[in-house]
Amino acid sequence: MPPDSLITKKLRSNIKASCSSCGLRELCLPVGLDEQEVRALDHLINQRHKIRRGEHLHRAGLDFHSLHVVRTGFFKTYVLQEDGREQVTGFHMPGEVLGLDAISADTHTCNAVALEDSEVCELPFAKLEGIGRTIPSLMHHFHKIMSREIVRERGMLLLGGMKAGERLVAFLLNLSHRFARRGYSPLDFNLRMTREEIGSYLGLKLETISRAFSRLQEDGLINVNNKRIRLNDIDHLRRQYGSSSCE
Amino acid sequence: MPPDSLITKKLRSNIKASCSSCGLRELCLPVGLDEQEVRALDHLINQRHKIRRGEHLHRAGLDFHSLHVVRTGFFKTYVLQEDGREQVTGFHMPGEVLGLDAISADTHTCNAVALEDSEVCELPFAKLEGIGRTIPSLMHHFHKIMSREIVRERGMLLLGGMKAGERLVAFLLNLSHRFARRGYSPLDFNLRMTREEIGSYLGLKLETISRAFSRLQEDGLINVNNKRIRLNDIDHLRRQYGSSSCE
DNA sequence: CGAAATATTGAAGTTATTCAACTGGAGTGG
DNA sequence: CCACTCCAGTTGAATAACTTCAATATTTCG
Repeated sequence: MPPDSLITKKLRSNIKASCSSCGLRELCLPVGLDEQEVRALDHLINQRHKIRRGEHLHRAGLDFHSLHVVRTGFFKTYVLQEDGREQVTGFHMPGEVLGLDAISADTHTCNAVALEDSEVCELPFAKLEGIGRTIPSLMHHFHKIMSREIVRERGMLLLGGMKAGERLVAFLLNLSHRFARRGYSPLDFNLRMTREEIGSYLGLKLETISRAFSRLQEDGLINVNNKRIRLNDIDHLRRQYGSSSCE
Repeated sequence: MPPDSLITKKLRSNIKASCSSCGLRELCLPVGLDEQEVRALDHLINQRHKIRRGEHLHRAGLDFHSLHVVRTGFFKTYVLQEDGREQVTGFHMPGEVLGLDAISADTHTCNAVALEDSEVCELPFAKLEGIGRTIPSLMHHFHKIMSREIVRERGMLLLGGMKAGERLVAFLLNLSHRFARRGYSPLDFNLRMTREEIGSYLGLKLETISRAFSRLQEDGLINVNNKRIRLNDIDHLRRQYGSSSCE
C-alpha cells in the first residue's frame, strides 16, 4: 500500500463542481429535480477532488463530515478485520454515493480506495440536511438513495445459498447492469479489481474465483482474458443463475 | 403458511400510541429529542397494531406507506427466491424499525412476519418527512437509523470468511448484545427462530447449525436446550470469534 | 393424545480451501 | 534490449468443510 496518509486533508486539484452541467445528472442526486432545485444543489456541492489510483478517499475511524459521489473512476470499500484480513464491502462506480455508513456514528466505518484515477464530488452532510429542509424532493430522493443502499447490501445476503459459480455470475450480471446504466457495454467490460478482491467480496478464495472463471469459459458462457470479460450468452446466464442483476 | 392475506388492511386492536410515555424512548426514534419534540412525534405516530405470531406485517411487492417500529415481540424478515427457497434477511426486536428497504421504490422488498405475538407502532413515512422538516434533530436521527441499518447489513458480509461455528457465535453475540441493550440477560435467552431460519440467515444448512450448537456445547462454551441458550464464557466467545457483537 | 414440525446425529457425497507449482505480463535496471 | 523480479492469475492434488440423505428423537400444538 503506497504512503498516502493525509489525502483526506490535502486533496488535490479542487474544482468547483456543478450539477447543472454534469453528465451524471440522471444517475446521481439530482434525479427528478427541476432546474431551480438543481441550482440549489450546486451550492451544496463543495468541490470536486481528484483521487489517484491507490489513494484513499477516507479510512475507517476518521471523522465523518461529507458524503462523496463518484464522478469518474472506480472505488473499492473494505474493512480490516482484527486478524488483518481485508474484507471488501463494495465496488463503486460513477453516480454512486460513498459514506452513507458513516452517518450512523459520525465516523467512517470502512476504507475507500480508488482502483483507478478518479474524481469525486464532495457533499458536506450538514449542508445537505439543511438544504433538504427547504427542498423536500431533494430530501426525499436522498432517503431513496439510502434505502437503495440497504437493498443493495441485502442483495449480498441472497448469495448465501449459492455456489461459487452462481455467485460469480450474479456478480458479473450486477456489474453488467451497472455498466449498462452508465452507457457502457453490458457485454464487454474490464474488471478493475483482482480475483482476490472479487473473492473477498463474494466470500470465496481467489483460486475458487479463478476456477469459476475458467469453468464459465469452458462452458462457452463467457470469455475471460485476464481482466477483460465478455458475456457471450447473457440470457443463459440470467436464466441459469439468480436475478441479482438489479442495482 | 397460514392464510392471513389482508392483514395490512385489517389490522386489529388499534391503540393510539404515545412516545412520551413509552418505555422504549431511549432505544427508538425519540432518542435525544426534548419533551416538545417528542410530543410532535406523538402526532406522527398513527397507531399501534397488534400482530399475532405467524401473521405478516407486510409482504414483498405491496405498496409502501408506513414504517413500523417493533414495540413488543419479535419479527423475521425474508424474501422468497425464484426457486421458492426462503431467504431470511433479518430478525428484529423492540425499538428496531421495519420497512426502511421499501423507501427506495415505494414498494416492500421483503416479507415481515411476527415470530411471537407482537405490537408495532405505525409511522406514515410522508408524515415523518414532513415533521422532519420542522424538527431537524428528528430528521438527523432518522438518517442515523437508516445508516445504522446499512452498517448492520454490511456486518453480514463480514461473515463471508468465517466458518460455521464462528458465524453462529457471531450471531449469538449479536443477539446477546441486543438483548442486553433492552434490559434482558445477555447470557441467557430464548431463541425465537428455528435452526432452519438461523441457517438461512447465516448461509448455512439447518443440520450444520445443529452440529455447530452441539460442538459449542461439547466445548463448554454454551449450554443449549432446544431454544434456550446460555453463554457460559462470553469473553472466550468474544475473543475466539470475531467482534460481530455490535448492533 | 397423536400428528406435524423441529431438532439431532451418522455416513456418504460435494464443494470449497489449502498448499504448491507454474505461467505470463508489467515494470526495473543494467 | 534483455534479464530479472514481482505480482496476478491459473491449475493440480490433497484436505477440510459443508451439504445431502436418512434415520431417529424430541417438542409443539391442535
